[in-house]
Formats: sequence, structure tokens, C-alpha cells
Amino acid sequence: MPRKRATIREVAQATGLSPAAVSYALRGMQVSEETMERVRAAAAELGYEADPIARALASGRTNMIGLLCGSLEDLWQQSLAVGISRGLREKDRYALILDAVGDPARERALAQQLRDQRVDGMIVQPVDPAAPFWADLCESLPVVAIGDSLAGTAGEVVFDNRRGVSLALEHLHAMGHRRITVLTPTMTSTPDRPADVLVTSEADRLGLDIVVATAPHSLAAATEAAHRTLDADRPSAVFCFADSIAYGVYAAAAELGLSIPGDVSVMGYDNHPMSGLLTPGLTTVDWDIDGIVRAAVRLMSAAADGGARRRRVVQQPTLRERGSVGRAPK
Amino acid sequence: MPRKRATIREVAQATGLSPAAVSYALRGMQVSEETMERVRAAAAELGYEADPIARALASGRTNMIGLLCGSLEDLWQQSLAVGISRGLREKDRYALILDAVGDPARERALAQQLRDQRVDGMIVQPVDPAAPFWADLCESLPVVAIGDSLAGTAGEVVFDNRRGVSLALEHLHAMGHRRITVLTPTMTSTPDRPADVLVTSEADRLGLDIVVATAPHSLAAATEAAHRTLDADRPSAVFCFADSIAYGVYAAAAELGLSIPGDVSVMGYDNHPMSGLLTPGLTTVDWDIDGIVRAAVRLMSAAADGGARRRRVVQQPTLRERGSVGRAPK
DNA sequence: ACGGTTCAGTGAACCGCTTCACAAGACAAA
DNA sequence: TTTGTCTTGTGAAGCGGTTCACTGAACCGT
Repeated sequence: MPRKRATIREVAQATGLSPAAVSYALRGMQVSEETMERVRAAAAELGYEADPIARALASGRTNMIGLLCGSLEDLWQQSLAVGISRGLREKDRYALILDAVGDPARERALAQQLRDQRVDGMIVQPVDPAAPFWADLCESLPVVAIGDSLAGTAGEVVFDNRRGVSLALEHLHAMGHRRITVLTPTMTSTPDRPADVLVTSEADRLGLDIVVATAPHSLAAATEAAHRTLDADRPSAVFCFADSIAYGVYAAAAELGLSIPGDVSVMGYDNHPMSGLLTPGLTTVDWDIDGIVRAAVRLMSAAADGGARRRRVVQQPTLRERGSVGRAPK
Repeated sequence: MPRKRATIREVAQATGLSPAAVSYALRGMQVSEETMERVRAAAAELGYEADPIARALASGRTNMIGLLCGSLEDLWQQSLAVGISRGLREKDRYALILDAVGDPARERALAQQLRDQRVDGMIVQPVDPAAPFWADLCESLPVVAIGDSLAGTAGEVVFDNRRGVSLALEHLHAMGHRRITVLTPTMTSTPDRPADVLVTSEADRLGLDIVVATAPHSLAAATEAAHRTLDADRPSAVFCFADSIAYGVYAAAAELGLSIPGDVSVMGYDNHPMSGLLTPGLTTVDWDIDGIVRAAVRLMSAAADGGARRRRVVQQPTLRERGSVGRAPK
């Protein structure tokens, strides 16, 4: 039978102090060393543990941070979420992890729900960074954006995608590839996606002939999408804007009996741990995931503690060459 | 500027009713259709949204379910967590995901914290199912255990590990393997782990010569552990008690220049989506992850809504043969 | 000895919602 | 008409903390 928890008033009773004094003492403010000790002892004695709900109601702070992911079907984003969740826990906060599954409408709804839930702040990987609601959101609570910038006041851990795309396309170019299909993550109705623009302009610069298509993150769905790409007018290389999608290409290639990189080269983006295990290893653009996690957690903690809110960390990618990109056939 | 949220009193004011009536109306109890309509309209008008914190304090229910994972370094468990989180969200609950990283002490601490956080229930993958605190916990809130049974009142989605182990070892036996190393997930100080017992007894039955060792879930660490195993007195097959660990064996084998299954056969356990993508594909014991997710969510929802608490779902495994287990060399 | 600061601690009003006990009116049964 | 039951709705007391305004005492320099 779960004995009812002790309340602050009981501790007050036990020490002969007022509830207010106990409240202050437990948070180490405004009281003498001696009282503090007395309160601590009594609290320990009674097994007192402050109720986070009551505390949240009174103080307006919940110790929870919303983590709004772009799409948790992406293994890399899963790792990111797990890492951030762990990082926040170390700072004594809880992460409320939600998944927008690449849908801007859902993203909007979840952001709203998270705010209603009274989180102290939000870490988001915006699906639709241009959506207008971000500005309002950023005003009502600290927000840290990962990947893309957000209008309004927000911390940012942005990726130098320009450079990432360069790295990838330049390597493909150097290996002689000219006809390339780019597979970017499917998102419901986001117009003018920055990734597309970047890829197109970079391809132009290099004189590449590219086709942009989309593919979902989940292995089964990505495989299907890749299948269509490879079936049709086959390019000499496929550049996937997420390693998860590249996995789909591997699967499709296997089904079609195509060899990588013999028949088609594959370039990834992320460098998920599994990418090195495939045969051949996936050549990909590496983003230091630990660095991203640390930066996001640090920015969020600072912001939630009332510190600086506007702060920008830029992540630089590196090319991780493995075996999936070969010389283009003549 | 985030306009202050409307409170229930303002809605009461607007409709000329008492706060109590509004409270009831919004939850569809005890009031006439007409008032209900009136309240709804006023609420919509004012943009009223009930404050979950205040509600939680007053009612004692938070709409949050704690999800205590054994080790999120395991990709399969990551998938599980993501799935459950999504499933709970569909039932209008939030998941608070925590990671025990295979440490019973940490598991205990986190369970405690989750309870302090006032979650309505917990879904756990017990690291140490025999720990005594589970009984108390199960008494104070609904608990659904995944994988292992828990003493005390709790819903359970248990795996027929006996059968899973049989499936794996029998297959290895059938393929002629006699000297087998079993790699089970590392956990800090759990004595008499059920998995070990199971494996040992099953191996005895089949007349297998097994060595049990442990390996962590993370790829890097698992690789190192696998390295040690393969370096030493090499078995003809390795049975990994988690696909994540098998991935480490693949990596180690590659480093050592060993071929799978030529030099060593590998058997997994879980069937993570990536397992089919490796070369050769990982032969593994498949647990229907969607089924597990659905069952866990269903049991938890029912229990948290005050329904049946004791309920047991048993999952049956199937063998998924791919190419990583070959005939043992003579 | 005196006004002016600190310091430690108190009371009471919240925070915004739920819920219990009860009341008033409508309606049916006796 | 009286009594009893049902339906709607009300008032007020919580839930368990935090925080603001304030008091008394001690301490300070002059």
C-alpha cells in the first residue's frame, strides 16, 4: 500500500517552521545554515520529495523540454533524439520526444501541444522552417533549432549544408559522375525546400545533370522509392540526403541484381553507425552527431535557465569515403 | 507577446456559470446538452485550453506514461521506444522515455524518478526483473513489463525466450555447429541472468559446447568485445542475444579478415530492419516488433484507464534465415 | 541613543483545475 | 398535498507547492 507522500506542510510541522521557510530552505535560499540543516534532516526523515506537479503549477516551470523531431523513422534522427534525451537527463530535465513524421501540419500541431504541456523549452528539427508559427513560439518560450535556422529568437545548431552538398557532389563529380539522381526525404507539402535549392545550384555550378526525387525514411518505403529510381532511366550515381534512404537504395539494388558501386554509386548524408557495416561501406557526409547533441543540450540548458537565447553554432561536415562510390562508367 | 492563457474562471464568467459547471461541461459530465454547447462555444471563443499541470495537480493524473528502456544503445530497443511513443501519442498520452543503459542501479533510480514525476503508468523492459522494488512500484501504479515477467501486479508482454533460444540453437546444431560462443548484452551486476540460464540448459539438451560472454550494445564497444571472442579460441558460430551485438561481430570479422559464414557463423536475436541489409544477411530470431508495440500500448492504455491490470501477452518468435549461418567446417 | 540596513522567517494569497457535499427545481408517485 | 427521486448546477475546500509583502530582531556607524 503506497503510503501517501509527505507534504511540505508536514515538514514544516516537524521542524516548527512555516511552509514558506521550508520551501526556501529546500532550495537553498534566504535561510540560515542551521535551519537549512534542520529542514534537510526532517525531510530525509519523512522521506519528503517535492511534488514536481505542484511545483510546476506554482512556479511555472516544469523541467521538461520538448523534443520535436523531423522524422524518427530516420535512424540517424533516432540516435540524435536518444543522445539529446540522455544529455538533458544529465542536466536533470526530462525530454518529451515527439515525431512530426515529416509533416508540417503535424509539426505545427505537436508544437502547440508541447507548449500547452508547459514545457520549459523546445528543441526542434524543423520540417518547415519557414512556417510562420515559429516566430510566435520562439517568443513564448526558448527554442533551439537543429539543422535549419528559425525566424525569431532561438538558439541554433545549424548545419553547413551548402558545404555538405558540395562535399558530396564534388566527390561524385571527381569520380566522373555526371548523371545523378538526388533522393531527398519525403515531406508532406513543403514548398521550396532549401535542400533542393542547394543541390540544384551546386549541381549547376559543377555542370551536373541531376534529377531530384523524394523517398521516405523507413527502409521498406525507401526501398520502394529507390526501386523506381533505379528501374527507370538509371543514373550513374544516387545521392541520398539521409543515410536511411541510402539503405533503401542498397536494398533495391540487391533486389535488382545491381552492384554497388559497379552498376550504380551511392552517396549518403549523415554517417549513421551502420553505414560502415554495409558492403560496400557507404560513402557519406559525416556530421559529428555527438557535437550536435552536446551543442543542442548546452544551448537549451542555458536558454531554459534564463541565459542567452540567441546563439548560433555551425556544424561543419566531413566526407567519409568508403566503398560505395566508384568511378563512373565511360 | 504571448497573451496570457484564458482560465476556466474566465470561461465561467463569460457563460455566467460557475467554474465547476464549466469543468464538468468540458469533460462532458453532469450537465445539460445546452450548457455544454454554450461552454464549448465560449471556450472556443476565448481560445481556452485546459492547463494540464493544474489539471494534474487537482486530479492526480498527468497523461504521461514513463517508458523505461533497458538500453537505448540497442537499435532494436530504439525502434521499440519510438513505436511505443507514437502509439501512446495516438491515445493522447505522452511518453517520458528514459534509458537504464543496462544498469540495475540506474534502473531503480529512474523508476523512482518517474514515479516522483507522477506518471500515470510505466512501461518497462526490466534489466533486473528480480529486483525487489518492482513489487512496490507495481502496487503504486500500473506497470507493463516487456520481455520479462515482474513480480506483483503488472501487465506483461513476455517473450517466449525459451523457444527463441531453441530456434537459434537448434538451427546452429542442425548446421553442424558444436562449439558456440554466446554473446549476451552486458549489464552491470545482474546475477543469475535468465538468458544465461536458458541458453545453458538448452545447450545442454542439444549437447552443445558453449561459452557465454557479454558484449555491450553500442557498435564500437560490441566490436571490441567480438574482437576478443574471435581472436581467442575461435568458435564455429557466435550466437548474439541482440542484433546490435551481431553487428559488432560483423565489424570485428571484417577487421580480422574472417568471412561470414565461411570462417564463423553468426546468429542474431531481434531482427532489426538493418539485419537484412548486411552481407551476408543476418540469420536471426524474429520478434514481431509491431505486435509488441501494439500489445504494450494496449495493455498500458487499459491499465491507466483503470481497467484490468494483470494481463499477459506472450510473443512467439520465428526463425529468419538469411546467409550468416553456414555449415560448420568438419 | 537613533535612524537605517540586513537577515531570517512568517502569513496568506495565489497557480488553475477538480471534486465533494449540498441545494433548488422539475417531475413522478402515492 | 406530500414525499421522494433525478437532474443541473453551485460553493468552497482542496491539490502541494511558490512568492510577495511584511515583521522583529540584530547589527551598523555616528
